[in-house]
Amino acid sequence: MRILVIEDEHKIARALKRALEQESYAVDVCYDGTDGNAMATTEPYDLAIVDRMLPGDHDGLAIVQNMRNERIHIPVLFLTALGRTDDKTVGLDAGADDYLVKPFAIEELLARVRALLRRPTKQHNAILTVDDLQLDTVNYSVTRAGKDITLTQKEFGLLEYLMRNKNQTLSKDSIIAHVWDYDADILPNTVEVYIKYLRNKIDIPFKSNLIKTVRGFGYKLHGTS
Amino acid sequence: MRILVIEDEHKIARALKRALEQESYAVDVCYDGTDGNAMATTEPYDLAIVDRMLPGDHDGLAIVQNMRNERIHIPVLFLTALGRTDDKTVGLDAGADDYLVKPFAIEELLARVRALLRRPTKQHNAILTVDDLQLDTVNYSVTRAGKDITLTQKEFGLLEYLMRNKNQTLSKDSIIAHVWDYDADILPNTVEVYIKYLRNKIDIPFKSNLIKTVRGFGYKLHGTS
DNA sequence: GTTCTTTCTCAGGAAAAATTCAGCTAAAAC
DNA sequence: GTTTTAGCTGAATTTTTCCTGAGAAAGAAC
Repeated sequence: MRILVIEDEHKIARALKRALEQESYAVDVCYDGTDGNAMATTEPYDLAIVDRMLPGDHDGLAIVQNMRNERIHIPVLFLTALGRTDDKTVGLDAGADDYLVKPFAIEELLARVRALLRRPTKQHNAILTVDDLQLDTVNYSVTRAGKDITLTQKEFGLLEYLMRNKNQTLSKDSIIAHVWDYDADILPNTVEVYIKYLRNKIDIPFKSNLIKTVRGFGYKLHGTS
Repeated sequence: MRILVIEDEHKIARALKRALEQESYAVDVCYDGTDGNAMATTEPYDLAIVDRMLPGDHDGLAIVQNMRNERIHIPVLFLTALGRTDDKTVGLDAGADDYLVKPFAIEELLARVRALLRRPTKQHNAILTVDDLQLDTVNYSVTRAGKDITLTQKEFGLLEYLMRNKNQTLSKDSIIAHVWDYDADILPNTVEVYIKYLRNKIDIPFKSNLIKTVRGFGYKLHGTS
């Protein structure tokens, strides 16, 4: 899958590229609207992630309109700075397929990208499973041993990240980078606290610990299969 | 791969140059912002390591901003003295790709450099192997003869350094320089103690010694292949 | 407006890791 | 064979990491 990222904030662009490549997409990045417009209309991409506000003579809206005029109907995900709500309808009317407000968590963007790419092709697995623990990324529901578990948004995001990387030790830094907004200034201790919350809900009532502490390195969700 | 180092502390600059060259990068060093700015914007580098605070009329931030203005999009790694946390976001917002707080261990810097350079090219080996001993630098896990071994952070760092330089005799001084922070004030005896810890975990249970003492010179991890 | 929930920080303590110390062992030098 | 010196090791000390209860801040629900 080839993805085009048009984003003038280099830091975000780079973070997106890294995250998407880790999910084994092929990613091209460009930093202004003119280049972006050229690439979007000449190269065969499967999806585009486009900043709404761009320097140069083509802003995000114009790029999407151009693409649609050229009969390029790949999914487009708009990024936009926090702000006016009517932006959203304008963007979607112009032909974008989804909309994400900065700042956002990388995991949420990845989820939306998967959702957009899922449509014509086979269902990307929406349900994550580790032992008797299940997490449904579409319904946002979690069960263990058949019992429903209610999580808050952050707890859910953290668990999703752990489950997508089961049996891997994840440092607090990488947890922060994936679960929180890209510009959040979060203390490592906050991760510890959320791990505790998760343990209270998914481990302690079931008297078996999936979440392991790897002292000095981070945490690991350990499944036995 | 060509790397530019802009750092006014000569001691650090020299240590970086030596370490990077040992990893077979081509390294240029300059010691102030004005030179640095000129070199960064005229010579074709693959990566820049830039001190945040520099004498002269260009500090680290200004250099990165200049580079981005000139459409030079190579990865930039910022170095900064321990201090204000909001420095981090400022630096990253300015266009830096990574951030390292002094003092740091050379090995950590090398790891981050590899990560930054990994993006378009081949994946740098994530798993190091010496005989039946394996170390996974992504998962932070170690096994010997298929058995899991739990190491502390320092033990892990030491073993990684030994494995990256297998069959080479490494002096205690160079071990200290690579595994500890560059200005750490560590006794040679501390290295001896950690070698003992490692031996207790990776040699003694397996009744075969990979770690050899080279009396008068240092230690060597000896693999038979 | 009040209450409840969620997010995040803080401070204290327990446990583990990092480092040093001092006595010991064994190889090398004389 | 003795002396010297580098390296080994058990234990003490210092530092760091992690866990936890409590609570502030902000927002959603009533």
